[in-house]
Amino acid sequence: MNKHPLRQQIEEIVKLTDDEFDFVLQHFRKKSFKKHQIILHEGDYAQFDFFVVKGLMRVTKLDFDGKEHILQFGMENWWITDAEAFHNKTKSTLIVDCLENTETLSLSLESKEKLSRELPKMQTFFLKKTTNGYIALQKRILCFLSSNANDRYHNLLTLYPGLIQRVPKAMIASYLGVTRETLSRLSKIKA
Amino acid sequence: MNKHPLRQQIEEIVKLTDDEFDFVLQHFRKKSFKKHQIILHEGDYAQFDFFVVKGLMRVTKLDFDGKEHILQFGMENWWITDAEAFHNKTKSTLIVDCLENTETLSLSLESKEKLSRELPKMQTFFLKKTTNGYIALQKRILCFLSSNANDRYHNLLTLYPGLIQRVPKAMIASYLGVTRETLSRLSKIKA
DNA sequence: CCATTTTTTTGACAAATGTCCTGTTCAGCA
DNA sequence: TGCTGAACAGGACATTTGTCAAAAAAATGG
Repeated sequence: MNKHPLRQQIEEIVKLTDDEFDFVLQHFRKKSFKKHQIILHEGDYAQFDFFVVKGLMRVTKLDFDGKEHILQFGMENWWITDAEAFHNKTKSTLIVDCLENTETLSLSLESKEKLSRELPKMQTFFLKKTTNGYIALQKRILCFLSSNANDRYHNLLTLYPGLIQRVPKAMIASYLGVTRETLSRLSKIKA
Repeated sequence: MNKHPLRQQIEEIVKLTDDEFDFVLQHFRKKSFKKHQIILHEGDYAQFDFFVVKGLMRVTKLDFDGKEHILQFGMENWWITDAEAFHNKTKSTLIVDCLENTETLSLSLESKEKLSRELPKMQTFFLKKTTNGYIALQKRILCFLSSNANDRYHNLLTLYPGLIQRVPKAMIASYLGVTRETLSRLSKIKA
């Protein structure tokens, strides 16, 4: 009997009874999307934080020049949204779309706050997840500070070995902050 | 009658009674450090998260080549520590030291968790602060993805206008991920 | 105030990366 | 089946940034 992936993630941090998890799950709504579908447009309000059950999404920033920069991928068990727009109820400056058909559980800010209030364990969970996310971003920044494109690429390979098979290299390049031409050259030059 | 800077920061997010703030403050310990003093060495456990009352600290990563990369500055009202080592009780991979004589309020992980448990408002505060920190790091990453050294520099100037007066430019360069020579050349080439 | 150290700037050159372009392969689709 | 566009590799050259060396400027300590 397999536990729900969301429950599994929560219980890595706080334990829940069956009733408690039912209560938690009531605050989510299932949403499915198709490949290429845009979930959040620039300028829209970010109504939901998405827990990815199956599939692959990404968060993109559109440049002044129209270039797109990938801030984040979201595979299974990742949370994905425009964090600033979602938490501050402001219009999104980012775009969220699907690279594959994707099933999610969506959580509104109101539901998140209600959950945090009525089941304090869940606030503990959100705090721990956010802290871990903060630490992960610090590491990514450190990577920008201390590594060249080649090292950043190989760091990414070991960090998310599954990603490269599911995502075009041009997007990997975008996530790494280099052009696809540069990434293409790295692949062969050096292991 | 001026409020305590820590209270002021907390009350931007959750309101506290005088008694509650007294209770909060009991969990902190005043610690003062001198310029150049190292607060957290690589390999040490990060016992505390520091709220900077007065002064200036920084968090540094030491390279394999011995080069240092500045991950974060911490001025007045900032929180500073090795987040990963602090929250996971692991040995620090970063160094925290003082660029000026600095007064802090230190909070241990045990105190932070006790406070979160006994005064849920404080957990709400910590969650909001961490979320804001996460958003700030996302923006810094976006800056690395989409901007060259010159734009990153001017972005930093507008973001923390006070910083440049208090910190040698070589350290600003380190924070931006460029050499001091490159930064020096930018300053004049372009506004 | 001077002496010393730290910080900043500058130049010449090397290395990394970006830009523009072409050609090839391959998957998806009419 | 053949067409089309996406993905990828590669060349030629421009631009940005790094490296090393040295001088100039500013800060610090006695």
